[in-house]
Amino acid sequence: MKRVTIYEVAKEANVSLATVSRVINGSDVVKEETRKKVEEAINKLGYKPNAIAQGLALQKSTTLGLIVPESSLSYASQTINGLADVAKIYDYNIIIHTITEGISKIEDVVEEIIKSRVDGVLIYCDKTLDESTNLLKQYNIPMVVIGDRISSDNICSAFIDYEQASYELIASYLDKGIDNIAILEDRRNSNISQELLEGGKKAFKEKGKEFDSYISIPRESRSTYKFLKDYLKDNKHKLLIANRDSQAIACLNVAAENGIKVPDDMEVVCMTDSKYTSMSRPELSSFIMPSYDLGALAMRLMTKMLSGEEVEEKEKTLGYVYQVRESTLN
Amino acid sequence: MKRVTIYEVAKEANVSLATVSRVINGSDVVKEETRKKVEEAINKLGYKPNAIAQGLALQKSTTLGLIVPESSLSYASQTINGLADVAKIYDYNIIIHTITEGISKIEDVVEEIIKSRVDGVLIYCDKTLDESTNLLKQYNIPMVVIGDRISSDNICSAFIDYEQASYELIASYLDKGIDNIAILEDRRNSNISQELLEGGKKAFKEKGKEFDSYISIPRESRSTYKFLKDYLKDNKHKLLIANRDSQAIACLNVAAENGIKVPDDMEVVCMTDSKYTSMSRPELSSFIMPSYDLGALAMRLMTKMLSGEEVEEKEKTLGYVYQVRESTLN
DNA sequence: CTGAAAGCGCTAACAC
DNA sequence: GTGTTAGCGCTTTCAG
Repeated sequence: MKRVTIYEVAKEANVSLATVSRVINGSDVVKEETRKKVEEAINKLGYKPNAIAQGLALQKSTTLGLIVPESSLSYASQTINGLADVAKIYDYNIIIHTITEGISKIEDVVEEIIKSRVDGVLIYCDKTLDESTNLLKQYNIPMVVIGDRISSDNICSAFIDYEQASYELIASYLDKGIDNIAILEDRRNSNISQELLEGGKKAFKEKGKEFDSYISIPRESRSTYKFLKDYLKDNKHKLLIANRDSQAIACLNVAAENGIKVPDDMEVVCMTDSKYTSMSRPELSSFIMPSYDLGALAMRLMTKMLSGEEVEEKEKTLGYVYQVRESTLN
Repeated sequence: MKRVTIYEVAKEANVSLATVSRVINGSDVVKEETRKKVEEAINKLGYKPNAIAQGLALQKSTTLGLIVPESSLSYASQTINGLADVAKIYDYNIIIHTITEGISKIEDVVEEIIKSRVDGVLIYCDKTLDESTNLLKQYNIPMVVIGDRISSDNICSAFIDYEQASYELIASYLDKGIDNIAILEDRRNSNISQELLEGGKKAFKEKGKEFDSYISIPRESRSTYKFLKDYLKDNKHKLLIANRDSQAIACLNVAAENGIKVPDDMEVVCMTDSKYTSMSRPELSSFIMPSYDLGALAMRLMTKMLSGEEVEEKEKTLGYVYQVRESTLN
């Protein structure tokens, strides 16, 4: 179907296209009467402005790019919801680019992003973060990084303070005299793993101790479950900290199979809550992370950058809530 | 940073912009020597064609709209990965529109879609499907519906045959003489629920029986778990079929708490496999559904429609694999 | 094989 | 207040 253009509206309303443009864009210099006429024409013809043409004329697309590593997409869904809802409020569209090992290289994605002339880029953090920001930097395009603490000239970031969560959790156990604490690596979220480790180190250091129980999962290991099955035979911990729900559940399963009682013999904490953490038995104590808010905040940062507002705080931290359930003692 | 335009490339290469355009678009009429010159200029200046301007000139955006109900986003992640990977191959961008109750109405989303002049729309099916397709229909824009069996002039669809899966499963139990079978409603995926029901009805009918154990979860019920906690006190089934992993896990949990042995007293099947189904204890027998392929197929259908290829089969069905685990008998 | 020029639909000075 | 006009960056006839 031939889409109707601003010319046809102008003709229908018997005005110039400039006037139609004015009413579309809510310019207040238009006489009320004229505005009415134009609006009627718009409705009658079902005219919808062509965003592409607007984009060309205005040199901006009101479109944002979003880069998400394919493997993170399922974890990111709440965050994307937050992004999308806020984007809608500010009338931005989101072009989603997944980056898949073997299929879509980061260079190609950046190339597409540049071609599409998006006004800004949101990057869901993962190990390719540095590469994306470096490639994008040369184009001087506003960026918001989600999930890592980073900022520069036109880069802001929004993230959840996993390090602090880890620190608080571990410090509280050290206070109780428990120091046989281990953190399980999450290969899928290496930056979060790193933060957890830092938090642990800090807590131990404050007690004059050194943290040395970061459990690296070997590359060849097929799953956390399989790895733990061996690991927990030879290694005992009073508290085991996992990032993802599935890893925490694996801990529970292996414990049950090895006759390790949770929480009596070993406590388990999941750092990133999900609906599954309260469906396990025992239910997993976990940190409720504000994923939706993370997205909303990130998008808000972006709209601020784009509107030229001064962003006072370029690295925004979000808090969390620790939810005690059954996998920990008292 | 001022982006470089085709003019600058033309000047640099000492040719007209028409020639530059030709080499960008791989026209084969350009002399090899000229092409070289232009390509050098392109590289030297770091020129990237402006997709917006191209869109205007060509009257197509090489961009597709994707509508996903916010609540489905997490289930849809694999499917979106499939969509995205194939889209990348065919050089299409995807603008994602979530539709959130209370925030983004379907009318507004459709309005945005029209304004953005996407070349086609993919719709992840849910209860708002009819509304979206009806609104979109008047613009004569190619659509692909994901997750429902539907087609018309410029609508194709790709879906997984849940009805058949349900039918086969239930028929096999009836063959074994087990007919105390119930299907648990999934309010989040009402169309799938409906298909499961149809499959059940069909299987029963073939045995001259009538299926009457569709468990509707009352609107006021906060969670499947809470609902089942009461329900399973008064109702016994030999086979309980749930769609989502979380519902199936809820069945397992309630059963354990009520002293119902799974699979001996009651078998449980999860229709949509996920990584969590094999993490439950007992592990859940479930149908492995090709979510990624669903997305890939849907996108392939879209590219076919857009390239004007004749789409012989407008409603594409995908198969599944039944994975027996511990929650069912032999 | 290449260049000139019109046009895609809209915005934004600049006139009137 | 409203109209005229020159772009925005690119593609595509149509000449040559």
